Amino acid sequence: MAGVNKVILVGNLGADPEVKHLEGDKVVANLRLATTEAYKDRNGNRVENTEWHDLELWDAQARIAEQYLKKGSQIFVEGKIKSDTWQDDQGNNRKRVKIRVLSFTMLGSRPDGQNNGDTNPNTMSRPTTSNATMPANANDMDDSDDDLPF
Amino acid sequence: MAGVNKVILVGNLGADPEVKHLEGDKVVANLRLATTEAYKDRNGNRVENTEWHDLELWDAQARIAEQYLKKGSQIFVEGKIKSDTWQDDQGNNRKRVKIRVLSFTMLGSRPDGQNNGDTNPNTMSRPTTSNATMPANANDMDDSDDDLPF
Amino acid sequence: MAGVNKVILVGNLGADPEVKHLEGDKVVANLRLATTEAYKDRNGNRVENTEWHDLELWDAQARIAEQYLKKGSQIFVEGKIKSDTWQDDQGNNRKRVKIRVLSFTMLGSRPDGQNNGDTNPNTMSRPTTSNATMPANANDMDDSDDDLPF
Amino acid sequence: MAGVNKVILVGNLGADPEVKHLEGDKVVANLRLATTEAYKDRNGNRVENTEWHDLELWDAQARIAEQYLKKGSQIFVEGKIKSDTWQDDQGNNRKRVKIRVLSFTMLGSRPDGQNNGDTNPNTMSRPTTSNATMPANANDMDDSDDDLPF
DNA sequence: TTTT
DNA sequence: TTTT
Repeated sequence: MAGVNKVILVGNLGADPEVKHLEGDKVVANLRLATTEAYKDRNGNRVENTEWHDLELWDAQARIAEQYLKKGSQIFVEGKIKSDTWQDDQGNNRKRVKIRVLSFTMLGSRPDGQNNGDTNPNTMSRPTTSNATMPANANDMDDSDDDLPF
Repeated sequence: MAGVNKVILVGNLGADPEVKHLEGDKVVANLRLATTEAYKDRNGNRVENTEWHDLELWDAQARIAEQYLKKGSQIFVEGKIKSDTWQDDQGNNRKRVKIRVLSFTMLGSRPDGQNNGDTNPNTMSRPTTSNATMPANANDMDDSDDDLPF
Repeated sequence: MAGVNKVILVGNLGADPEVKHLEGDKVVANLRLATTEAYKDRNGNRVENTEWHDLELWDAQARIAEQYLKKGSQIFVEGKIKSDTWQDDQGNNRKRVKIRVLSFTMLGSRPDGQNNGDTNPNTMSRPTTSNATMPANANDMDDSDDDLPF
Repeated sequence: MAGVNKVILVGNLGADPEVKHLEGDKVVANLRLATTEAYKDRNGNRVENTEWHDLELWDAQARIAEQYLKKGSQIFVEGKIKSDTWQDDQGNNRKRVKIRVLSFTMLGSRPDGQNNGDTNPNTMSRPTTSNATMPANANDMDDSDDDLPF
């Protein structure tokens, strides 16, 4: 019935993606994403608040994540809230919430791209190569009718 | 690159959809949507502000709009900003902005569905019949992997 | 940093709001919201999927919810994901996710359902009485109550 | 009523902000933001599509933009669509759409691009000085300046 | 566990 | 006019 369930996040990965290749060409990637907000408390002191999100990506999205994302990567995410519910050993109802990612975009590429002198593999500073960015936006495939004569 | 261009609207149609059936099974629908916000001005008086949006829908979305929407319908819209630019007769650069709708959802259905005694065809109070709602949400087709064994 | 944590929902309340009036004029309301999506599975059968969300509203928003919302109400919600973490009796880390509502808007249903005596077919005739809608769109001005002892 | 009018953008500035300081401590900044999407056309060729947006920021947001943003800056923007309508010299109705920015966040790019002297391989080496980011996330507290003579 |  |  007329439902909308949409999540929009911008944050950094707390760890490299965890990727599982399943039977039948299925791939699932799990990411930990931190979104941090800063504000002043009532005493005017700056306070930081970090929320950690469990992201789940499937198939094409998972493969792109595996190839291009790593600990520290900054991404824009669009997805939906999705929960698993089950009973634990004591028979208690349990619930776990994750974000099912529908599309994501790598952020933080240097505007000038060229020489950043970065030779260290552990830094996040890689620009999002163009063929990475393209599929990352892959959910807008229906644009082909944009070139109608109107 | 890494671009995001997203518009989310909730409002009411100012007129019935204008639908054109084109060659090659193409269909385009144009809608006028009003979003109204209310706030208090500096004197504490309530002020209403209405913004009118030009929406454009193609193909499947256009057909659903044609079939189920009418003047007054309340909808949730997700889309993107899209502008046309051209030169007018005087050689001035002109620009027109519209919202390319990617998905929409009909609102205002009664949760309990049951008879509301409404027999007037021109009122907006129609519930969104279930087969209308389904295609209106049609952009989430990739959910079929939801039923994996995890 | 540079974080964004945004949730947008449209759904119906599964129960009347639970409201607690606390010391110091603080008010908190908890809502259960269902967002339902429908899609066709691989066999072409229509499947419905309902996700339940725990919403938390404070102060002005909570008061409006208490006054105008009830089981079945359809609302548009904007908020953010917010989790509590703790250790349970067995020393296991536990986490509970809720949606902290920053603003909400009542959608095209009569707040109380009952006959509104509307006999004018052409009116946009809508519900959510005007003084309800106005504060319902008010933005939450501060996050300072985030540090309440809950 | 019950309106929602929300725009979310991620893109790069096409030019430095244009800032005007007005009487009464009012400040307005105008930005040109490009959002680029890439997709494959029906022949499998990669196509890029850039949309240009006119952003308008007031007061606190405008001051932050003036201080920290420049041509090429990548930002996340949340705002609403706002149009001006008028009659031109020929008496034709004209309309111009812009995005009224309610909040923005600087994304992972060095504000000034050039040498940041970062020699530490493990840092995300990033810019957007902390006091810039903080206020940049501040919400615009009032719409009352909407009725300025512009 | 990220980031600034 | 940005970015990749």
